[in-house]
Amino acid sequence: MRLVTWNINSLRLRMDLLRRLVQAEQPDVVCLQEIKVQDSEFPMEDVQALGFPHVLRHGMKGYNGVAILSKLPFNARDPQDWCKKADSRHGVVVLGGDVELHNFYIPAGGDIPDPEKNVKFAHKLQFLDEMKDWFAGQNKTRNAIMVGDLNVAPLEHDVWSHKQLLKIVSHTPIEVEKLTAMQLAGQWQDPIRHFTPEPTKLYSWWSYRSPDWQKNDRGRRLDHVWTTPPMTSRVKSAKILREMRSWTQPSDHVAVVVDID
DNA sequence: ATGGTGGTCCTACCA
Repeated sequence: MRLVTWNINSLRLRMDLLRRLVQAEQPDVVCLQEIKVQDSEFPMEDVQALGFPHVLRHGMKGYNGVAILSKLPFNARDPQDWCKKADSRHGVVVLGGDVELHNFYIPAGGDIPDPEKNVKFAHKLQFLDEMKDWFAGQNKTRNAIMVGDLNVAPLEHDVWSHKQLLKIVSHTPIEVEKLTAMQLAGQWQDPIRHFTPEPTKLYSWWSYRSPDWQKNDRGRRLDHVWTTPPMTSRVKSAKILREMRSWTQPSDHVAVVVDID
């Protein structure tokens, strides 16, 4: 099974890029974040014409929103209502009867890394705490996959400069600590880093604001694929599609692709 | 210390 995760930053604007990605990679399952479309406006016919008869979407007007597109049938589960906001940041399905697949869009958290001064940062920290509590209560021997834009680059070599980003939201110690606590609570493993260990730099996002992104390469790895132990050994390959950042009118994120037996 | 770009939807807000 080939699984792709991509923060598409508007599904309707980038339908052609999704088509290009699907033609190039032939995925069986595509998890999207920031689709920015409410369910009543979701381009269902276009998506199904790409070869995905099974579609889960949780959208809202203008912001956020996640979708799971699949060639395989699945059973949709009710997503959690994180932080008591119905803001379309989580979708979950069960594939093949026993593989739980979570698709997350964790809050970005604003610019100021202080929960007292910035409610968006407080929201992000609370979201991570609630995820930790939720996954701590889950069966660790289950087959599960978590993908998405987690909006945290946890490792030193997940950012272009560890030292220069310590006070930048997405790489501050408090976020890394909470993300890692959630990862441990759910026994989530990071197969992307099994295939490409540190100190090799790995990024999945480059800001729109750095014009010379290829030359300066000031990226961050915000997009992740995590697996529970029984799934990790089944992950056969992993790659990050850096070249997508050079496509015409790109998302600021590129896709992450894994092949799972 | 600052401003840089791009998304939605129509006025700012979010990334």
